[in-house]
Amino acid sequence: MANKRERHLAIHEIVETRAVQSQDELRKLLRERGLDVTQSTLSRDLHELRLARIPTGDGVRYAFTDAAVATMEDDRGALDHLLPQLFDKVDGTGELVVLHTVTGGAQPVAAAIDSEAWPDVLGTIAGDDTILLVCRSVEARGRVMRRLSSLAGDRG
Amino acid sequence: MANKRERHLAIHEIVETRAVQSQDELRKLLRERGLDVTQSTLSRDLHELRLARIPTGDGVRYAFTDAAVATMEDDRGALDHLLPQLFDKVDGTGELVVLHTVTGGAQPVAAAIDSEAWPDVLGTIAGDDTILLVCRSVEARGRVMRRLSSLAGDRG
DNA sequence: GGGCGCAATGAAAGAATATGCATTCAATAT
DNA sequence: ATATTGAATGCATATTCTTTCATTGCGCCC
Repeated sequence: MANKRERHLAIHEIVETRAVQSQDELRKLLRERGLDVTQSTLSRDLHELRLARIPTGDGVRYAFTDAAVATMEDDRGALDHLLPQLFDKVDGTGELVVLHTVTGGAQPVAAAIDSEAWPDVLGTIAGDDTILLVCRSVEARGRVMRRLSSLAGDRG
Repeated sequence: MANKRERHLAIHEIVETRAVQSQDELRKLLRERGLDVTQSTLSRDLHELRLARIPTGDGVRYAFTDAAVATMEDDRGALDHLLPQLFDKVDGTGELVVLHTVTGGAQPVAAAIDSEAWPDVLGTIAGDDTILLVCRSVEARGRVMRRLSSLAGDRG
């Protein structure tokens, strides 16, 4: 009843190094290491470890999914909270807006803008402290810049 | 036998907006949209779309996974394989195309486009789910967008 | 038109996974 | 020391998913 932790570690390791296709296969691999449990237990283990059976070009395999899960469950920060904190300055030309943020701020801000899906914005691409926004038109760019400035607290 | 593509699109959309917990549940949701197929078909669809049933804190749900995207990359960077799976929508202005993909899809798709070296495309910049393509001219942009739409299966 | 080949699909059989219930063990309370 | 509680687990079974096999609709070629 005791070595659950050890087993979880082993599962972690096994799944990272080979394409495990079923719980029974995993069971055999664990047995080679002296860890002998039933499939039921593995089903529970895999759930606890958030390992998923994902389809591949040929067959399936178990793998980690943290990123995907976390992303979907996260509440994105609202732009009007993020911008005032992270905003540095904004500028633009043609249909393009270049928005500067503090270091590390570009990704969350861009994500927030994306999630609001402004009709004037075709898309955003964010680096570390800079976001490029592609607008639908030059006029749209004007609107977007004004809106960003206003959300940020009228500075840039 | 015809609306497989439409169904795939719908599945994509449904799975991205709600926590689908089983193929039967998905089946019901699809039926509400007038798409009536058996669970067998959905099993195949989900595999083709590389959607996985991933465990969460409470229960399970179907979703895209980074790992699934990674797996697809192994299947060779062929654009005509990647795009139908990862494509979300495409838009453009001036000489710029903004291509949206599912989360995590931008990098592989951009790499595939790069590797095909289209003469109309000066270059690409990819974030996580958005790609900016800089085209040689406005006309070139039209051609590029049409080509992308067609490769993706005529949707966006 | 008729025969072929092939993708898409459903129904049912077959796998794989999840789970309800009982048991065991260890820690803790009485 | 004994009872109590709760986590970990196995067993049997329920649930869910995958696959096989047969069928159907379509396009192609002669």
